Amino acid sequence: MIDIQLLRSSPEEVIAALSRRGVDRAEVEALIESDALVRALSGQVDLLRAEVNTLSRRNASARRGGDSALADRLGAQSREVGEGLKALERDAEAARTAFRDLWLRLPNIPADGAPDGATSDQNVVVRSHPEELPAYGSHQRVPHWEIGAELGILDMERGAKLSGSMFPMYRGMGARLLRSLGAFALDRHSELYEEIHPPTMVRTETMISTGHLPKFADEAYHIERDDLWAIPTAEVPLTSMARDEILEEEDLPLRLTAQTACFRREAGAAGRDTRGLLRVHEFDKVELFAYTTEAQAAGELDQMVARASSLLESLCLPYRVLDLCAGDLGNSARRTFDLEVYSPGCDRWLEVSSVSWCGDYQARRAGIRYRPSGGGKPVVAHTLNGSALAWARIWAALVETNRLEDGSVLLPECLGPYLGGSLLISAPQDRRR
RNA sequence: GGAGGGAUGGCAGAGCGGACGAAUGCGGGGCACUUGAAAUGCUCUGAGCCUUAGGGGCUCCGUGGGUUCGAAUCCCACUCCCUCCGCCA
Repeated sequence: MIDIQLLRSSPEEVIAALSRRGVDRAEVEALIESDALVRALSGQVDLLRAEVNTLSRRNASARRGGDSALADRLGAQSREVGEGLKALERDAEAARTAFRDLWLRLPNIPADGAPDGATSDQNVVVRSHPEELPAYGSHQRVPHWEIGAELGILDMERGAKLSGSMFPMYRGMGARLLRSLGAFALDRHSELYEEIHPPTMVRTETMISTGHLPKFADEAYHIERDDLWAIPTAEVPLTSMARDEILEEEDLPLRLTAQTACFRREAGAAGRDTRGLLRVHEFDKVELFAYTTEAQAAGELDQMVARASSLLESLCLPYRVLDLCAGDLGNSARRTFDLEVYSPGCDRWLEVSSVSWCGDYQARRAGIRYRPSGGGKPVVAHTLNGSALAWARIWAALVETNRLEDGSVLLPECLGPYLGGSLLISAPQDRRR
């Protein structure tokens, strides 16, 4: 949620800022109007309640003083005022609910630095590594789903049999590669970030905190019987770790990392980039997360991008960094950098990381504040999150990039300690099919 | 799943129909004493909303309902935590 004080004091600025991401002025004006109604009604409620409170206090002292006639009269009077109060309270409550719904749905304000633009075409490439793509041989121009089947390390058919299309199943060295990637990344982060293993099914409240609900309910899996949601990213449980808590400024930035399975319905994505691992319903991802002060946020954002980049460099994958334009930003983000890896087999840039600064938007929803070191009122914290990295697409890019002419795959050295000594995945000889 | 106990400020913990937004302790701030620190003493210290010149009003004692002139306190439902039993990786 955006700061309602800001909306009240500078409505035109908020309207202008949100129009950069395509929010209609009417949507903001509706919120302003709703806010005014809430305040008007709650003012009236306050007055009536004050009257009831006063009458009740006088009633009490009359009773203590033994004047029961006066007490009865005051009681009757108070009851009468109370009737009107009840009706008014219902109106006020309805207004509050309507207001909250509008407020929750209004997206975050883009950062000034975020480039202008309405769609992903206008995202800005800020950096490419290396600057030019290397030359690829024809043996590298084979899509990973073919390589996976050939080497027996990816079994999309079996995955579909168990759970439907877009649920991949990795096998043998394919499964081990996935496990290695997660361990490799967590080991790199754990000197600075506390490693967390959170639950992957969460309450509605938890999904609301990050902004995934109420607006994007169709994107998430929901277990009706227990009213739990399968997390689309570890950002969800990590954000809610400090929900309704007051942190100490000295403890900030508070950095967390977690690898979890991520579940996405990908509603409406049918047929688009859905082959192999390009877009799947379940994938593993290591997430970086931080609670910070406003002043710390920029540095933290840079650091997360640097960390994700550094992993890609260790994995020897060519990548580029995109500065998302205002119109392409996620609902909760003020600024986002996406990292894309080039994958020669399917000849595409694959989004493997998204690093976002959410300002105080999520923390306000979640009630996450910190007490300033110098004392004083608690301040709403800032949250940042970034993937480092999403493994399904990395798996695809690694297998395609590192395919040798004989069809085997030679993995980068950084994974050596995790792969049990062999960087080579060759065609199965005696493996059961 | 069954039985019982509990949920109160940053933390611990009292209160169990009206003088309670809430004792007390810890933690934190300020002041005094001190060369400084410690110890000690004094004092301040929950989160919000509305309104405001000062000030004032209102809400919040797990959540939601109810009873009452009046609810932290009584009733109902739910959630979570603890203990025991059952079941179970």
